[in-house]
Amino acid sequence: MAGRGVVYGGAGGGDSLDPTKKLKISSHDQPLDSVFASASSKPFLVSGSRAMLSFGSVGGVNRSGNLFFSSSDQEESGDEYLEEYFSQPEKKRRLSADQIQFLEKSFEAENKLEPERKIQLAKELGLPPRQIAIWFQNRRARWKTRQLETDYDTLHTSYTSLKTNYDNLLKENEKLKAEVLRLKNNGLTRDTDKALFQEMLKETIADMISQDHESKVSAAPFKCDDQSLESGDSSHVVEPDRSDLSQNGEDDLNEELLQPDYMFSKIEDAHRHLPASSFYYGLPVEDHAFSFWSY
DNA sequence: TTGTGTTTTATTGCCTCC
DNA sequence: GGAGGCAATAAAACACAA
Repeated sequence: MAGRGVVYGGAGGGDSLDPTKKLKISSHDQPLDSVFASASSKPFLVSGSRAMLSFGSVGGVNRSGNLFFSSSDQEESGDEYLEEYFSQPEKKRRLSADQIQFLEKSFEAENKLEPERKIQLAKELGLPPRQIAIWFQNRRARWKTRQLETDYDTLHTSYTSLKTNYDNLLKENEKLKAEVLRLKNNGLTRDTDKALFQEMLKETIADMISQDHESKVSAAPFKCDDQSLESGDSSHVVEPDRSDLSQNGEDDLNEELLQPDYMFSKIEDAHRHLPASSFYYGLPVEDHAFSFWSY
């Protein structure tokens, strides 16, 4: 790391140089709490011979130009450790399981490393502060990668669910369209039922006309502006169009209303503008029996 | 034992902040 | 300008199948 003035050992040696190779981390496992509890009284310096670094120069300077260890650090480390430490070949060494657990616990508490905490961790673990910083940096990178994977899984699950719902809605829509078509086809047809329908309407209208004057007004066609049709606002629809009521009354009304073509055109219009629930066997069903005339 | 894939450790260069 | 963070990357350490 020449660019930063830090003396770390580069490549060197190989697998064959490490007699402790293939030592699994799981073999060191112990509860995190116990690791934390024991940390202050039992530094990790002597917890494992593998917990050392590949410094080209132990006691070199880190990025900031500080010494890796102060003299007090060395005193804490003990002669045995220092001897082993200085004799290490220049190669990467993995942290012990205890050290990793300790660091994990610390990372869990706070994934950013303030200088004071870095120094404290370095002392606790018997590692150079720089290595603590590197471990946290790599740990943050791993956390970010895993977070991305988690986010992807979450989004993918959500997408799958939404797509399933969408597909189901499409199918439902198709079914409803088919149902509407079927109901329309099962309704009255222009060719087959004209006469029957004409007769039925004659009777109905005749009944209404015979009631009273208001009945006649109600039975009359309603005017409807385009705006109310488009907006579906029925409040605009129900204005009686008295212009269709001629001076001599019922005869004119009957004449127009009872024309089959006129009736069927009105029913077809109603099919276009009213919801399917407004029909029964192809005929509009409403309290205001003749409101559909306005379409 | 060896080849290969994965994980961890460490480096480098660039960037931002103070 | 120094300190520290991050992305990209190299390389060692490790796991595991053949």
